Amino acid sequence: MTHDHEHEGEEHRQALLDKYMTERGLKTTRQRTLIMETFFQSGGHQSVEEVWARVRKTDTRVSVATVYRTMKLLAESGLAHARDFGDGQTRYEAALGRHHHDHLICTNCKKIIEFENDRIEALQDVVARRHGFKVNSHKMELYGLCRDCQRLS
Amino acid sequence: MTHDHEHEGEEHRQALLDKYMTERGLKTTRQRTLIMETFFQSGGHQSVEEVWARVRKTDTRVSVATVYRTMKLLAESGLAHARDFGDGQTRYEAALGRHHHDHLICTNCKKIIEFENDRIEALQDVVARRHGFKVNSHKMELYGLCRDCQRLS
DNA sequence: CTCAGTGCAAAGTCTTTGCACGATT
DNA sequence: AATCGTGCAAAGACTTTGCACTGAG
Repeated sequence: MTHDHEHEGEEHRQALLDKYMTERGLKTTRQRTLIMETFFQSGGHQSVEEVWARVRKTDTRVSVATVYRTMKLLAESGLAHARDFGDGQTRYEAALGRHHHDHLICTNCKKIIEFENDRIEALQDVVARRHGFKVNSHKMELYGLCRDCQRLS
Repeated sequence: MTHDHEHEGEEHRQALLDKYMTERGLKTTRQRTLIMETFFQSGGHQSVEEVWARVRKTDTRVSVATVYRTMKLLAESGLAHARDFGDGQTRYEAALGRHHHDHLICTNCKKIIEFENDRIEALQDVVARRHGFKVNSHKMELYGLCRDCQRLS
């Protein structure tokens, strides 16, 4: 159930990014390259602080501000999704070569499990249509205890 | 499509609240009473600032800090739900006498429409079970354009 | 009378921004 | 050379908290 296509989009990603940046006259800098590589290599749902921490292992001089700016850029370009799991910080997730999915979040150990369910997506469309809505995106999060944490409590 | 049972729980609410407060030695103050009444009379998804603004029409001396503290109390007692629609502030919604529901959010005019869908809820349970999760709560938000805003754009 | 609640301002988080300097195109 | 990007620190937005005073039980 892992996403085998997670890596196949690497050149595609680079191409899209190049296009996006050229189109708006953005520049490829040492910092941006490092931040993006770090982010895409790590996977998961990363906060800016987390990305920054990893980036600093390679280059201490990069500032948080730049990480904030670069992650926002990735989100705007569509290469990453910004998520808010209610813990007070924005988390980013790689976007390309992945199906849309939602999240199961363990309120105890903070583990995040991803899942896809086409039938739910279909029903969402039905609901939206019923209300005359044109849905662009959605989020669905189920909060509870994962298997391991149920056992312990 | 309005919720007729929205008002029937008023004494029930008071009873629950009294119980909750007595149990933990909390005191009934002028401010708390005013804040709660204001909140429950207004309905919708209110931010602390909004509640505060309304409260101040009656009593200018109430501080935001107290509204923050009181809304948190309401959420902890189960009389209100804290929601985060990604606009950077927590919004509160009356909880009692209402079915669980989810939200359609217009990204243009910020209108929020509530809906219920039992089939989606059922499918969520299936997904959770499949992953060994015991779900306590969930949220689902569909973002897009409402009928009116589609027409205008 | 005692302990919880309140107001106020200060402090905390996370995030954005203004500005002078530095780097890319 | 012309712009865009970066670092830094300051500023913002929202929320919490320490403290002395007030008030409910």
